Amino acid sequence: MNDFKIDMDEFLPLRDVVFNTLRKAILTGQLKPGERLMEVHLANKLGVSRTPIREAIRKLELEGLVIMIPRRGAEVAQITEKSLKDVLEVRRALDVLSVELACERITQEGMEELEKACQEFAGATKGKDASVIAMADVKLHDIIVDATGNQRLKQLVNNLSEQMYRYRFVYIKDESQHEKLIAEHREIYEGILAKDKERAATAARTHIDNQEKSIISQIRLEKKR
Amino acid sequence: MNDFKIDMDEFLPLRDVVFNTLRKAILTGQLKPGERLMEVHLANKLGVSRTPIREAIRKLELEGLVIMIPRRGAEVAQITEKSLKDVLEVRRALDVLSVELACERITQEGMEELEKACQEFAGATKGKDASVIAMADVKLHDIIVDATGNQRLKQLVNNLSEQMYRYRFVYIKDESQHEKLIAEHREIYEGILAKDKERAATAARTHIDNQEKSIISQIRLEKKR
DNA sequence: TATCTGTATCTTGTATACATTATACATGGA
DNA sequence: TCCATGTATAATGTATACAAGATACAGATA
Repeated sequence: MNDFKIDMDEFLPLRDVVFNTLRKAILTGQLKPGERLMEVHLANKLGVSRTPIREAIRKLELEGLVIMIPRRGAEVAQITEKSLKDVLEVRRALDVLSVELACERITQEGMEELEKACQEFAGATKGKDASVIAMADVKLHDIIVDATGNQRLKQLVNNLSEQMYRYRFVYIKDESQHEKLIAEHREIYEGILAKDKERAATAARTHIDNQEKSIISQIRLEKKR
Repeated sequence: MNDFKIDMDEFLPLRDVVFNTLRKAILTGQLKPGERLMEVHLANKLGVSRTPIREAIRKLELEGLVIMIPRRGAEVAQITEKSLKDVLEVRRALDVLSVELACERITQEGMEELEKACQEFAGATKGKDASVIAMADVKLHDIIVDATGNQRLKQLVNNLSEQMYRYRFVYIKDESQHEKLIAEHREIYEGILAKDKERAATAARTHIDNQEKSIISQIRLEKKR
C-alpha cells in the first residue's frame, strides 16, 4: 500500500527516540528496578548529549517508570506486588469499560477484524515464538479499545498494559494456559458480538484475574531468589 | 504542629516550579487553548533559562495539557466536546471504582473525615467564595480515593479531574445547583457508610453525569460566542 | 576504636551557545 | 493579480559550559 513506510524513528526528535529506547529497556528488564540512570553515561552510550536524555527522563518520571531523587538523579522504579495490584485494579475497570463501550459502538468491520484477531491469536499459539503470540494478543486488545472511539481510554489502557510487559512473556510462554487464553478471548468476542455487556464484562474481568494470578505468582518466585 | 511548613516551592528544582506554574496557568485559563508556548518568551517572563522551561513542557505534553508540533514548539491543547466526553467517560468508571473500593476498605477515621468533609462542603456553599467551595469539593473526593489505598488510581483520577478545572468554577458558582451537589455528596457518603457498593456507585455515576451536562452546556455556550 | 570533619570527585541543575528548520514577507515572473 | 521562489528572521533542537550540591573516603580528634 505505502512503499515509503520507513522507520519513522529517523524523523523523531532525539528526546523521543531516547524516551522510547529507555522505556523499552525498562519494560523489557534490560534496565533493572533500582538501577540508576546517569545522564552522562546514557548520553555516551546512546551517542547524544545530556539534553535529550534529561527530557526523556522527565517523561518517564511522569509515567511512573522512573523515580527522581533530588540532586541525585533518576532510577528505575521498583515494581512491588502492591503497585502491580494497584495497576491491575485500575486496568480491570478500564478493560471492562472498554468491552462495554465496544458492545455499543463497534462497527461491522470492527467485528470482522476482531474475529480475525481471535483466529490469529489461536494460530499464533500453535507456534513457539512468544513474541508473535504477544503481538497477536496486543492486536486483539487494540481492536477492542479502538472500537470504543475513546482516545483517552486507549492511551491509558496502553500505558497500564505496558507496565507489565516484563511479566507478560511468562504466562504467554506457558503452553498449558493457551487453551484457556483462547477461550477467554472467544468469550469476550462472543459477548461483544451478542452486544451483551454483562457477558463481555465478566469475560474481561476473568481475563484480567487470570493474568493477575499468573503475574503475582511469578513475582513471588522472583522474590525468593 | 510544624512551624517550619514554609513554601516548599523554594526547594523544588526550577523545572518543577515552572511545571506547576504553567499547569496552573493552563488549568485556570490564563493560558488559553491554542496559545503557543514559546521558550524564550516564557524563560524571560519567569526569569529562568530555557532548560527548565523545556523540561516542564515535556511533562505537560505527556499529561495532555499541551501538544507538540515538531520544529514549531508547544501549544496549549484544545479542549473539544469530544475530548471532554472521553475524559468523563473514563473518569466515571474510575470514580465508580473508587467508591466501590472505598466501601470495602475505608477505615473508621476515614469515614469520620468523610462526614466532616460533607459538612464542610455544605458549609462552604453558604459562602460566596467559589474557590473555597472548590477546595472543599476536592478534599471530599480526595478522602474517597485515599480510602482505596490505590496510589495509581489516585494519580489517574486527579489527573483526569484537573483537565476540567477550567469549567469547574461554573457549576460551582451556580447556586441553584448547590442543594443538588450537597445531596449527591450525601448519597455517596451514605452508600459508603452502608458499604452498599451498588448505591455508592449509582450515586457516583449520577454525580459525574450532572457535571458532564453542566460542563457540556457551558462549552456549547462558549462555542457560540 | 568510633566519630566527626574536610576535601576530592562525581552528578545533577541551570544557563548559554550553536545548528537546523519553519515561517513570513518581499520580490520577480507569468 | 496571482503564484513561485528566495531570503531574513525567529523559533526549536542539540550540545556544551559552568555552578552547586551529594557522596565517599581519608585523616584528625576524642
